[in-house]
Amino acid sequence: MEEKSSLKSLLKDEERPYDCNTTRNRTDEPSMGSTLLCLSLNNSGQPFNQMGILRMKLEEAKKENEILKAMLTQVNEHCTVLQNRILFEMQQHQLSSSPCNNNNNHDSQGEMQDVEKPMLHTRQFLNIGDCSSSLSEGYKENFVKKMLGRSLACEKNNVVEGEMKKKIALDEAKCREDQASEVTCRRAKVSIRARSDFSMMGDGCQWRKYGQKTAKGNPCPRAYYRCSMGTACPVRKQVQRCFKDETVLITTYEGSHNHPLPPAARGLASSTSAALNMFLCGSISSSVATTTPPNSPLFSSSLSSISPTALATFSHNATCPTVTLDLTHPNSNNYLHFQTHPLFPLPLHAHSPTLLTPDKNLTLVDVVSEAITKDPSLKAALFSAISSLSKSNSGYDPCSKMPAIPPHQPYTTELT
DNA sequence: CGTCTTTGACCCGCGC
DNA sequence: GCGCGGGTCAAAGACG
Repeated sequence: MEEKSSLKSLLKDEERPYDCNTTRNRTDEPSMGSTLLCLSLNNSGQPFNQMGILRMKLEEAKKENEILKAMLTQVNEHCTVLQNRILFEMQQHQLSSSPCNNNNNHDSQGEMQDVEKPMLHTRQFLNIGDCSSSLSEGYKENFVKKMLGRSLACEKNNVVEGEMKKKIALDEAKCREDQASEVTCRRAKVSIRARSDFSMMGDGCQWRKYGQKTAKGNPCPRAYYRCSMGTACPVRKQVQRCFKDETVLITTYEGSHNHPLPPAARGLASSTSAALNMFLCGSISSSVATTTPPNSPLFSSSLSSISPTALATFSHNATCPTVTLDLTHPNSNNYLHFQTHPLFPLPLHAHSPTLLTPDKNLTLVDVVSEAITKDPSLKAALFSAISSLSKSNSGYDPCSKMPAIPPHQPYTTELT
């Protein structure tokens, strides 16, 4: 009897917060566990046992876990957005002090203010960039405006991200469909040259090798990797040693991740995408691109005049625009050598290289991020290169024409 | 047994 | 149309 009464009192306490109806009201979407619980309550008419309580607690814990996950995601997004906001402001500051800052700039800046805060995924921009190089100016502007508007609306109405992505995907599909008659969409690439004794650099992502080929003119085989972090992630990378200097490892990234990246990969992704965005903003709508002979760089800028150590090359051939970041030049900041370091195990591989600078141990992610976002000479060089590119492109001025797109880099960080 | 790498075959775009 | 070269596929083997 005593046992029964104590159990009853226990259930009395437990019953209230975990009442079947309450649970249903809370979630609007009863889980399997709560459904089972309801059945056991209703059918037997008996107070549920401790198993039921535990089940409910488990359900609650799951829900709480989901909420926490969502919160973490949101915090990550905001953090990245803020980082990119800073980067964008710095870029704006440089633009305002550059010669290309003219009256036309007002339009884009005004437009920017209108759409100031929307969280636009870089992938969207990259995808815009991917196809926009072959799209008509009017359509691109409409598309970008539409995207910005939708982002804003989504934020205001708290529309779920999935829905947003669906709409974007539809728009992108339409974009491609409408322009299919013009030219095929190009895919932008980011190529990184760095010294390494190892066959692959640790960049925070997980890669699956799917092919290897010996390219003509280079006895060193080129390895093809596919991102294996997300299901059907379209990102690919090619890894090849430089023929002229076998200590130099050339890693080329292509495509956009369709999944969240680990923190270790975000820095690099953010930096490379920022560089590429800058490039695409300058090369977008370039009519020269389609007339440029393949493999002949439309633009190649040695930045050594600005900084003897930083080198960024922009090429825009018939197949795809490519940004090459050369980190092989001897310099206290940019000269890199790899070394296995047991204290810095990278997620990619047990023997993934760690970049060592004189001062501290850094991953490639850190170094590239620093190289682009923190090294003023490199950043200035990038802008100088873009300005030159834009000027050489039929007088196209990225400062005036391109809708000021902040290099927002939220959750779906991209490599290219 | 599942995952990853290797490697030859195949596909496709491009130049001639 | 043909050949070449780059990129991808997929079967087989290796590995933990």
